[in-house]
Amino acid sequence: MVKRPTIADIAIQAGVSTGAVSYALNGRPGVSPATRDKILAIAEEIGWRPSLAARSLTGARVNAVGLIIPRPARVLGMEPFFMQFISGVESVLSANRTALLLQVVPDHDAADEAVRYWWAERRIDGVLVTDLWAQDQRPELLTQLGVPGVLVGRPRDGVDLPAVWSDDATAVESVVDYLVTIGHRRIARVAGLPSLEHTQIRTAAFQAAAARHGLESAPVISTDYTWEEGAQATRRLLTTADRPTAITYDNDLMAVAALSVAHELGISVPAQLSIVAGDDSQLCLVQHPSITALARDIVDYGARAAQTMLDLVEDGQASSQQVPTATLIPRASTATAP
Amino acid sequence: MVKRPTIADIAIQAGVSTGAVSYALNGRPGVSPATRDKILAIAEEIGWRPSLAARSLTGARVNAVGLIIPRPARVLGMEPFFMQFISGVESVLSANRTALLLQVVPDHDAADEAVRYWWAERRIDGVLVTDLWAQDQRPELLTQLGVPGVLVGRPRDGVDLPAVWSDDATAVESVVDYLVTIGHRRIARVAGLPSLEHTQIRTAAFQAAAARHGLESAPVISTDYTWEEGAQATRRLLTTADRPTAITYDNDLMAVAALSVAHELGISVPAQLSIVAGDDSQLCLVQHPSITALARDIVDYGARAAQTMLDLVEDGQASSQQVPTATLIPRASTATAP
DNA sequence: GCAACTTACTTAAGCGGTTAATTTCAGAAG
DNA sequence: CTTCTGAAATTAACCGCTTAAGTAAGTTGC
Repeated sequence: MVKRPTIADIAIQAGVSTGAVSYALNGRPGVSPATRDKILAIAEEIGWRPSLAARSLTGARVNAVGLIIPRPARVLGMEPFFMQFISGVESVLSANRTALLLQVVPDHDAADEAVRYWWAERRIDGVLVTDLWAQDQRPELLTQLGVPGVLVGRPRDGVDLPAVWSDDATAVESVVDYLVTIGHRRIARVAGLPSLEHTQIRTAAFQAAAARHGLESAPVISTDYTWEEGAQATRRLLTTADRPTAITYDNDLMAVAALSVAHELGISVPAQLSIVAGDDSQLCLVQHPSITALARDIVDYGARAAQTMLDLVEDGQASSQQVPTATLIPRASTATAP
Repeated sequence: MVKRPTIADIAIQAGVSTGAVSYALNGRPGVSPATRDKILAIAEEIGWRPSLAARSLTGARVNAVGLIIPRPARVLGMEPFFMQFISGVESVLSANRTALLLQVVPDHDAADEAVRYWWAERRIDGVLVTDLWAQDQRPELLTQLGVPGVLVGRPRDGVDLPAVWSDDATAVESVVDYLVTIGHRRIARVAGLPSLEHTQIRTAAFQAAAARHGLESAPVISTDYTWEEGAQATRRLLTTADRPTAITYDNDLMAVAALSVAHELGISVPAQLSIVAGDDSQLCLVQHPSITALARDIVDYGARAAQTMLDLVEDGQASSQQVPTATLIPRASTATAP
């Protein structure tokens, strides 16, 4: 085991006190240029790196942010969203020498607990809060504990945490408008986890748009985002008397599953049924027919959230921002209503 | 900002010294049962949690392990592998109150640099090394720095790091054997990144199996795992004079892309072309036809790697282990050769 | 020529724990 | 009634770094 160098080692070699070394390494006044250069040179030479522990003990930042993902392990695997989001977060964090602490937890309570621990142990400077659900206590918890947090989702009334969000309502509306324009009057929505805030926002927007257009029917079925539930919901919708002529899904995987179910039931897409995916990925492109989808730049979304987090930690405040609204990319899975 | 409690606060309330508190909280001898209970009760009551920084300053573990993923951000999004692997890793780590530090880096040098930094800053107790490539210096680097590391891949000669690996060679052989059994004599392989060690192992196994069976042709094309390159490779293979009657892919996404290309070229699957995916996921199931795939439990793979890491950190040593070999799940995309 | 600054350092306390060494004290042994 | 023992607790140094306060020079101004 190699003993790692400390500022004391540098001090001895440079023939100065550790205090002087500290000043020099931190670019603070109090040392002559000559001494500073000498100290920096020695530090470089012996490969000195600051001890995070020692620094944070004196109250400094720990240069780490937490990301807690409250979803069961198996579900996560097929969600392109998170991996892309994380990639985006990482691109900003690593450029700022900040680590990402990841925790995948099965439920809400575990998520709260994780925040508490990390903060109490001073492991993180702040947390990114994703997958906000309706009665989510995390914003209040963070405020109460004094943990800097960035909400990935709509800003909350009553809590002073910056949010980075996308206007899902408008996006959903644009899908309904599009489908209505090409003649659909019976449109269904297969939603994601009903407890999630953005699911509720989308469902509300969907129903409002449906009402505005005076649609014949606009059923909504909730799922857990998996292929199985997506397929099951589709089967239910397609075996009703007045089956919908168009169905929108809250992610891409379920839309792909829908293609499969339609095929199985002998319903041709897009001639008899139009399908729209709520997230875009290579998955949608690869299908036959390729799937019309709501596309947004998720990597960028993650990057913005991370940047907001850094600003918040740096300045003690940061402003909320909205990322560009998802745009509909029409492909082969949608056509005029039969 | 709430000031967090320290052992000094507990000491005052309990009317003892901080030393006694430390002994009590760590379950070490030197305090009477009565005092110990009192201290524990107070600690619980005021919500005390140890300061990671203070502890690690005295040389203790930091209860964190690093995972560095050397892949470009965009490629990661569609790789179900990593998210599942991470889920598995997390399931073990979080049960042991250990954090996962994640870093996604674009290239090999950045990966080395990340390890150096994390270790120098004492941010981690060890690292999980995935995506080993041929001339990978990381095993040597870890040994040299004295960083506990677990190789996710074949054990390396000359370095004393435990490895958790799957027998890809046998898995690939089983695919070739299967295809030969159902009559195929021209089998192609669309490989992943050629620099990765497991890609090379698989390619070697593929070629060895092809030779053993005396196949007419067994071309190999390398890709970067993306849909685009998978499609392109497929197109090249299918437009040659003696086009293969079966193609195996190094992941699932490319196999799905292949389905698309075959369709486009008017080649029917499985009648004229059999397709096998090298990883299994819901993707394969959802296709038409569903895709024959090599399946393995990736979540479990991650869990084992994490457990090995914990053992290594705990005991200073851990033994290498092999995870169950992937098994072929025949589905509708493979059939007897035309 | 001397007070008043600057500059370039050093000193030492403190962050929140751990732990070797020391002290205190009740009870057992002689 | 000593002496010894061991349990229970305290003390204080230490981990690596930061930083307020102190000091010893050199510089400036009048």
